[in-house]
Amino acid sequence: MKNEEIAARFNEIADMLDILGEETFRILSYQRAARQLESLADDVEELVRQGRVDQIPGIGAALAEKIAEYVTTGRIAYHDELRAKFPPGVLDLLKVRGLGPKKVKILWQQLGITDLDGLRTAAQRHLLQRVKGFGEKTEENLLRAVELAKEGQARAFLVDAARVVGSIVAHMHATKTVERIEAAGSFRRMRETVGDIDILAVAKDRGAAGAAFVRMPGVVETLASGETKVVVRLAYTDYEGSPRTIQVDLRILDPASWGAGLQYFTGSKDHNIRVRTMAERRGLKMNEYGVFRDETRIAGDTEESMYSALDLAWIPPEMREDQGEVDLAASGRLPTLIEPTDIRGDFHVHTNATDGTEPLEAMVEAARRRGYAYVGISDHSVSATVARGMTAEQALARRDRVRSLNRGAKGFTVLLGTECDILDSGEMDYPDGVLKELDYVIASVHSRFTLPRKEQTARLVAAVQNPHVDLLGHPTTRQIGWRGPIELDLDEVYKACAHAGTAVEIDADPRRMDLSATQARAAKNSGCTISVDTDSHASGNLDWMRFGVGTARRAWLTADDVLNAWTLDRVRAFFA
DNA sequence: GCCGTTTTCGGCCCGACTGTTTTCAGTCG
Repeated sequence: MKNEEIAARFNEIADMLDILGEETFRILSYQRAARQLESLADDVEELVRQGRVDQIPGIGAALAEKIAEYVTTGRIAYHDELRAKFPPGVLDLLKVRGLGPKKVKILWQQLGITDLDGLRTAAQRHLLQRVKGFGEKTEENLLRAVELAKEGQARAFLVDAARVVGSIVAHMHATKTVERIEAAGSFRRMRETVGDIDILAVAKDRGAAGAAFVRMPGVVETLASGETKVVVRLAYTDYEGSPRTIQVDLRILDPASWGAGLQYFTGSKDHNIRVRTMAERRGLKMNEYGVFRDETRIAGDTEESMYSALDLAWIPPEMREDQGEVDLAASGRLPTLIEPTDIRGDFHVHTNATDGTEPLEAMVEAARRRGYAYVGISDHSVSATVARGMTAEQALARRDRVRSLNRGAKGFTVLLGTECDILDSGEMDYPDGVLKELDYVIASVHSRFTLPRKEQTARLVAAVQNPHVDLLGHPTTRQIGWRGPIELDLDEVYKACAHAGTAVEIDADPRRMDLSATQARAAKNSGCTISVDTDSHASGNLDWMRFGVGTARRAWLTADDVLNAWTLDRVRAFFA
């Protein structure tokens, strides 16, 4: 899909126009269009073919034309034109905290600074202070910020953000400085990665709460500290053990504005614009303090009151992306999203027979303790050599072990499956005679990631059409921050899956989250059943289910759309 | 740039905070 490529170009155009001092609203239009493209479930190329690009909210004639231009020629002339005016590296300066378009323009045109290294050198030599608007403090701050920008400011995995949020909430409660505290922002919307963490709190003594916040263990820098807003950078260790930092904003609210603040700071930006526009049409004013008719606050203490003041049903945070959810809320047609408690099992679980760390019995017991009705064991097949894949004989030899586990257990069932490699041309790594002896089969790509789009698509379509294959594992194989998705016509794959009765997976491994929410929504729209699995390699990984369900909710899935929310009988019928 | 059941022109969100000012611009979200 070219959606993201075009979005990246629109964002770059916006940055360049910003530095050139163009009109703000024109810049905002490019940024809004970019966000729309990023969260669009449809393939923009397809929309161009159908002549429907300008139906995307925020995209009018001019941007539609640029999108069509990119789809047909692979370039946007306007983008090239602007690029020619900028030395490479200038746009990187915008990524430095504290530098916006105005200051970047000054640095570039008055001091000839065109990249991060140049900025660092100039700051070290105290050249910046010679320019109006730059002082000693700014120079110091920029020196620190430039290092962060060079590191590339990776977004946090959702699972790590959850742990950080947990520790902040616990710390603030322990200091007894807050009466109420909750995380908002993209974390609450369950985005797969989180850029910063927004914490909202109610406190009688705001100063005390702010002081407790900046004294939190792990705070490496205080970026702002005011009456209602305190910002810090916090060190943490990610789930793979690497040290990282993340910005955390604390906002202190009045109880009367709690719901308004929660609504406002949960976002998304485009969702809020949509809702606020509705309010304006009704002669109401909506902001982070409430909904107001003239000077009178008519809503604000709860989020429900904010939506209901506009005759809207409360919208789950995961849906707030301006993808049509406001219209559904207005007409009372919001879907009943799947809940974590709807999940009855997990089909993607590894053991120490291949690359997991714990024996089959331990993984089964961990799943049972979670209250599941069933668990599927899916170790690697023989060709997955790095994962110490099992031979067909080894895979089948475990049937007795599983039978004896099932004999003793009431109300809990172990299914014996496989995560079977998809070989070069779409054939499976085990012979059909072996696959049919197993309860179910996940087909996954673990090799030949660089095949051309056409061949890769044909390979996956062939695999999902195999009558023994029940589930397509981590369909795009992307790993966030490491490896992009394979080249693939996903729509073709969804169609094949829907037709063959093969489910597609949301793999909740924090690095994978594959399918993504937008992809899973497209898969559902193509008629696919979705399975939300953890790809666990240790019993603790089973906790990732919560985040897979978050992505499923962002994809607007209901319990009926999700294979592992079904009863065992219905699952068995699907696998049969 | 986009958008329209008050408008095809004239709107489009704005408050908090910092740093450098000498009354406020720039950045951020």
